[in-house]
Amino acid sequence: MSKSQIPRVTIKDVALQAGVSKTTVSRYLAGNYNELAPKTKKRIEDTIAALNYRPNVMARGLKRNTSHLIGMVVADITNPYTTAIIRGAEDICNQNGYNLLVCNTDNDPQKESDYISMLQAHRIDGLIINTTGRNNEALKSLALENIPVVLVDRKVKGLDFDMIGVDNHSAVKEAMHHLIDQDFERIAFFTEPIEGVSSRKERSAAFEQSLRKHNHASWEEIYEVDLAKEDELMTKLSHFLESSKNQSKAIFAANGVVLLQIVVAIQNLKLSIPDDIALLGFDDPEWAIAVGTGISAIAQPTYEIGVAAMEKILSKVKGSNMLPQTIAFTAKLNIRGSTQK
Amino acid sequence: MSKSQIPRVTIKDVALQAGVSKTTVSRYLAGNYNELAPKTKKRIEDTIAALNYRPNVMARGLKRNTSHLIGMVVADITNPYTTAIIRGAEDICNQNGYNLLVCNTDNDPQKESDYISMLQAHRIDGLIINTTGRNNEALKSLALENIPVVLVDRKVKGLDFDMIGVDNHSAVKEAMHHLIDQDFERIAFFTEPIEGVSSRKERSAAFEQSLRKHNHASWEEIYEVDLAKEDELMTKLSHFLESSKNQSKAIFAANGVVLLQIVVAIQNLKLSIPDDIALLGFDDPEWAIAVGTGISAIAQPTYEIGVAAMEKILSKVKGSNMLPQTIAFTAKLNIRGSTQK
DNA sequence: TTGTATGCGTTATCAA
DNA sequence: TTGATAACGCATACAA
Repeated sequence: MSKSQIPRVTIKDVALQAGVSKTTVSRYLAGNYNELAPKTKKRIEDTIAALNYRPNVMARGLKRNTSHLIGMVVADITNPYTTAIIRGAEDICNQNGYNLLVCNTDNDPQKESDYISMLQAHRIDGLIINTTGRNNEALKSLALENIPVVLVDRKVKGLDFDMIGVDNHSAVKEAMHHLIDQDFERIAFFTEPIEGVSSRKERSAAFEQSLRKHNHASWEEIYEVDLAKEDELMTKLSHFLESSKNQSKAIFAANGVVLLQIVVAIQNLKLSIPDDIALLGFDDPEWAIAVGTGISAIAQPTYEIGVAAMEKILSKVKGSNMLPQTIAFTAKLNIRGSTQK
Repeated sequence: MSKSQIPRVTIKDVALQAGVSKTTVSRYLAGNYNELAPKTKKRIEDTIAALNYRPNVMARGLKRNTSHLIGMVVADITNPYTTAIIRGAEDICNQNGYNLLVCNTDNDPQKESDYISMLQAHRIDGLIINTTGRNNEALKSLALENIPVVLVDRKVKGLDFDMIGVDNHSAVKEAMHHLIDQDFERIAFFTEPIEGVSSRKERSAAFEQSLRKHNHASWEEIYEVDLAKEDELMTKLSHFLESSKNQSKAIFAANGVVLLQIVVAIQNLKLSIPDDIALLGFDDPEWAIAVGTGISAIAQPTYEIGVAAMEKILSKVKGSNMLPQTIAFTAKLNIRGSTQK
């Protein structure tokens, strides 16, 4: 069970083999070619190739006080919204020679807290986080250590960080306008628990506001569902259906995960979309187009959100001291069969 | 634009504050409490808490020659198959105090090669890879440096690494048995390009074999589709439909990504599942249950695959020298409406 | 039970 | 244009 340690090739080996000092090799690595005799440069170049040498990022980081690691803490890695953002963030990260440390909290504040600690131990240069909203102190401690933090999708009261997301208010308003145009007699809003998650709060608030504006305040039916609890969604869905018998009705799902669960539940109840019930989702997962005659949905520019978050982090890492800003992208409403009578 | 460097608290600060030497603090960190006076231990404990000290993983890694980083290179992070595996791998990783460096290659061998280099520079302790199959030399160089490698889903000829996947042969055979039982007159197999990807090869081979065994060898219709090319899927799908007019027919999609594209294409052609065409998929994405009367699909135990891959890596990191093995999980066929006449 | 000294692989300062 | 040396934060051999 013992593991033989293979010694990796170091700058010392390169120096020795090339017949120069470590300092000279280091100069080559830093790209200071103007301080090198062309002949020396060539010799180092060849030696590095011959030995297949790669600088040790840990040693370099220790000296330079930078890890070239960016932390990314996400609430749910199985959510397509999340992976699209990771993909965008990672592309930019990679292009700049950084690596991404991805941590999945499953929306568990304890896990989130542990991960933030681990990332701190790795001396990450920056953090992109889709937070549970329950670790503000930990996040503040990062800020105190001068590690830039960018929030994605969810902002946190009392934390003055950069924030990248979408304009939830306008998106919901536009979608509600469409639904109200269709003259549904009832519209319900299904969301995961709102407490602590700003995007959910914004979306539900915009929902209420739209109804009030159109004098439908009596419909303010917001169902908060904890998807971890087996039957909760079905119970609340049934409640809505019972209470709206013989009325034309629509459901607004507050994100892609809820949307999927509702589609499945409607399927199980043998109901038809949109004849029995219309449906519209925030988030436009790829499969939305394939269910029935298509599910109407609000598409976020997820890849671009990831790109923007990483660009913001890297600019801070590289020394920008711009004041924190909130960047809201515009979402796009795709109307499909699920909301057309 | 200049960034003031906040000095992080180090072991030296703790030692000073606690009135002991760095060595003593180090002993505390290593958990060698039996070498410490209870009083000293307490004092160090308190100081660490007071200063909010966290050991620098880079410095520790430099000394101990271990980064506590595991690399994970995946071909497509937006594929639910991939994220489920990441989730499993990450859970185990985290439980063991390691962190996961996730890299998404988008199936691009060049990107893959670059990522392997970067991971090497970070001195990862192990690598889990869902490889494009075109960077065997780079993978071998990892092995030479004694960095354990575990392949997921795709094995590579000439590389004697551990491999975690599913029993493709049995899974396809069972699914084909079901399809043949339904007496379709034609069955076509749609897959992404097979070359270099072992799982695709195994699945298509099992498809052919099943047909031959049932004396349907004449049907050996395997369509390879490069999804990056806009119209390729639709062209090949049309070809199959043209050639099978007035025959009852089914399509076997070789993975979840292809399955989704086919569902969308069928939708665009205004065809009905299963009346016009039956459909069965390898991979059982969450939405499969929600399309039409449900899409029949082969479910892989993806989370468990991720868990197994990480457990294998960590056991090697910790010194196991077991010979490389291939672990094949059993997939499960879920029959739904899409293949029932 | 505790401390001193050295080195991990790299960069930075200074001198030549 | 090049090199010797110290230092980054930590762990460890050895000494006390």
